[in-house]
This record gives sequence, structure tokens and C-alpha cells, in this order.
Amino acid sequence: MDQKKNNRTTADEMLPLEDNPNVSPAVIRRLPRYFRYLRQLIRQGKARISSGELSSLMGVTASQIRQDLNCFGGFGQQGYGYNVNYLYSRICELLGVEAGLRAIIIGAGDLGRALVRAPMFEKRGVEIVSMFDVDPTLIGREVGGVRIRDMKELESFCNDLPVDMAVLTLPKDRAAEVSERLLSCGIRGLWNFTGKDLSLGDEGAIVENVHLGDSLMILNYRLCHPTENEQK
Amino acid sequence: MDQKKNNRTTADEMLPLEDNPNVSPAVIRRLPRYFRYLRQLIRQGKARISSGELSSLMGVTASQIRQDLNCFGGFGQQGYGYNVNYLYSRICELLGVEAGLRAIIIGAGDLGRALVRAPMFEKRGVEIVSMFDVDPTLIGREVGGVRIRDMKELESFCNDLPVDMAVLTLPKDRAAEVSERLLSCGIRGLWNFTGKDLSLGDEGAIVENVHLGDSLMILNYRLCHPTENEQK
DNA sequence: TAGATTGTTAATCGATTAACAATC
DNA sequence: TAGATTGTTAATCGATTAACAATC
Repeated sequence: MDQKKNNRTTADEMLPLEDNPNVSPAVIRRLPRYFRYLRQLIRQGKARISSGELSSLMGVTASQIRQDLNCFGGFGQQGYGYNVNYLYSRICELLGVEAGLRAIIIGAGDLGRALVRAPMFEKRGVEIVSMFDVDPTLIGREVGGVRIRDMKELESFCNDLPVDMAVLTLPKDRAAEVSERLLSCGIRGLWNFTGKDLSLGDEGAIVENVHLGDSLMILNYRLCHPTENEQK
Repeated sequence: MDQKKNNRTTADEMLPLEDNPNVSPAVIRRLPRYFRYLRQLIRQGKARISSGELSSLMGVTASQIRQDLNCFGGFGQQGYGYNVNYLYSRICELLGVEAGLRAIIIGAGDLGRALVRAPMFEKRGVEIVSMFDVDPTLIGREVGGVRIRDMKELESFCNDLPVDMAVLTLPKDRAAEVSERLLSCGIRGLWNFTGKDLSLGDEGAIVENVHLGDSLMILNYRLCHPTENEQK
């Protein structure tokens, strides 16, 4: 639309990262997938890749890849392709992998305990600093190297160590109430597994609702309505 | 595009359900959400609802709701709105909630055990008939009323009781190999939590890949690049 | 009947794909 | 230089929104 390209002004330099290089919602949703494939390429020792090669790997069009990678800064090279390491580090930066985000898990039930042990957080630069629960039989225990604390200690804990996000794995009927409490503790991001949609946008919160049930239903749908080449 | 409306031919009646009333991918992705909100309305004893009312509840436009509900059969009534129970039952039908689908869980680790205890499956008409693992310390145990069997018994089990879908919560490096085995057992749907993209479309399989890490990264991104009204 | 609200068409918007000139 | 491959514009496609006539 306007000038574009890497000619940043001094004002641009001052922004948190380099902000708003018009990354559309559709591109943002795809970034994590690029992150995964680039990781794998690095593990395989691949130094460069073309949009064409990456496209057949990921099952999308080369055109889309070029379009996507271009909207946050042109760092391919004509006739050569993309430098895998550089591309990866730029995407990491964009996704906040180096931002040192701290998380707590609310609810030390099955799902909470499964998540705390998953390597997912560490890979993405998120550190789980504590879990919280109300169940006295769980409080004080340690899971995956993380201590389970009493929900009563939430405020004092967050006061001592600022927390960026909370992972909600508590029963859905307590989700709304606990969310308010978390926001007043200065937590801005909620990763919500309760199954109840939370929309606290007004209050400045950032909520990512995970609906596993929705995903299951889509599988259901597709099993019941197979398309041509899914007919077995 | 062509005649539309509920004037089904005899040929239509023979299809698995009533197929292909041109439901677009975007609508399919939204159906589970309608399912959830309608359930809640029923629980609240609400008998009818207008697109306007539902729109403010769900935070989408009334226009989208009318458009969505219309593409799989007009069952609103002008001047009245939609009958909640009827709408719900139609969506359930479309999503295969009454289809009596049977599932098994592959991998009785943290996530597998968390899922088997979740009410999610039952609510959506999916019955978990068994779990499988290779770990001898888990085999024979029972979790959430479901028995953990030896992976070796997979083939004979599926032979005795046909299974529609498998939930993959096993380590990602074994995902590809096990998937092949599941397909040859006649299982057509895979709900894949391994984090490795599976694309077995050629082989007639229907795969729903769940990438929790991608969801986490989007939260990361939004925390690092807050928009106007997320600035706290 | 009058009021409400759908079904449906047309207009808008955004995202994807195709094509090719720029350039390494 | 010649070949490869990007960056970028234009064309296409699909999804969303607006508007309103049809109708309960």
C-alpha cells in the first residue's frame, strides 16, 4: 500500500519489536507452522530452502509462502531462496520465543499435569513457574519439576514474580471468576482450556480459547460426510 | 446455485445422511460452536431464539448466522426466529452426534489418561471402547472405566469390534508407523495429538491434526504485539 | 393487520493464486 | 552471462456483511 521495505525510520526502531509490518490474521495463524517446519529443517542440517521446496514439504502453494514471508520483511534472495537459520530466528523473534514469557497453570488435574510435563513450553521459550490448585491433596506436590501451590497464594506469588500468562485447566464454572482474579494480578494472557469461551478483550486481556471438543466434532463431521477421495 | 430448498429427490434420501447441502469449510468449522451455544440455551430452557439474539450472545453478526444456518436447510421461521431444540437436533445430526461412533486411544500417557476421563466424548456421542499402550506397567490397568490393552492386541480387538476413530497420544516418532497399522485395522479417522502433521488423505484416512503448540504460539505473538485495545 | 425476522441477493472485503519483471 | 528464484502486482476466489423483499 505505501512505501514498505526495510527502510525503517528511527520512530520504528523504538517500537517493542518492529511492529505492524502488516501481518494479516491469516498469516499469523500460519506462522507457528512455519516455525515447526523450519525447526525440523535445522535439525536436518539444511542451510537454505526455496519457496518451491518448502511448499511441497508443507503442502501449500509456493506463492503463498513467498507472500507470507514477505509481509514481515523480505529476507529471501532471488536465485538462491531463503536462509533457514535466519528465517527461523526472524520467526522466533516475531513469535516472542526469545521474550522470556512466564506462565502459571491453574488447575493441577489430569490436563494440567499433562501440560506441565510437555516439552511444548520450553521449545517455545515459555517458562512454567508454578501450578495452582485448591485440592489439599495436590497442594505441595511437585509435577514435572513444578510445585503445586494453594490458590490462596496466587496474589502473593504474582507479586513476587510477575507472570505473563495463565493456562486455565480448571472446571469451567469457576473460569470467569478466576480470570478476573488473574487479570488483577497483572496477568495479560489466558490460554483457556476450560471449554467456556472467555472474552475479556475489554479488560485488556488476550485470550486464546482452546476447544478440543470442536476439533473432535469436525472429525465426526468428516467421518459422516466423506468427500470423494476419502471414500476409502 | 441450483434449485436448493428441502425438495429432496429419492436419490438424495439414499445418501448416508442428507449429503452436501453445500456446507462450506468455513461453516463446518463454525458448527461445533453453534452446537455448544445451543446446548447451553437448552439447559437454560430457552425454546426459541432469533438470529439477532444469538449473534449478540456469540459475538458474530446476525447476517452470518442466518447465512450459516441456511446453507444446510432453512428451518427458521420469519417473524419468529429459530426453534432451539429443532435447530440443535439438526446440528447434532449433521455433526454425527447420533452416529454411534466408536473410538480408541493410542497411548495411555498423561494426555491419553486426561482425555479418557473428559466428558467431551460422551457429550458428542463418541464412545471410547479401549486404550492401548506398550508400557507393561500400564497394560491391564483401567482409567476412567476404560481398560488399557497391549498394543499387540490392537488387530484382534478391532476385528471383534469395528472402531471408527483413533486418538493418537503416542510419541511423535511412532506416529507414522502406528497410523498405517490403524488404517489397516479399518479405522478411518485419526485425531492426532502427536504434534507431527499426518497427511494420509491418499489412503482414504480422515485426519484432524491438533497442534496445541501452535495455539500457544499465537498467544505468545499476541502478547508481544498487542493491538490498540489490548494495550491494557 | 402490523411487527418481527427470516431467506436470499448483491456488495464488500480479505485471502489465495498466478504471472512475471527484478535481481541475485 | 544464464539460470534460478524472489518480490510484487493483478486476477481469482471465497467468505462476510449489508440490505431488503418475502412471509410468518
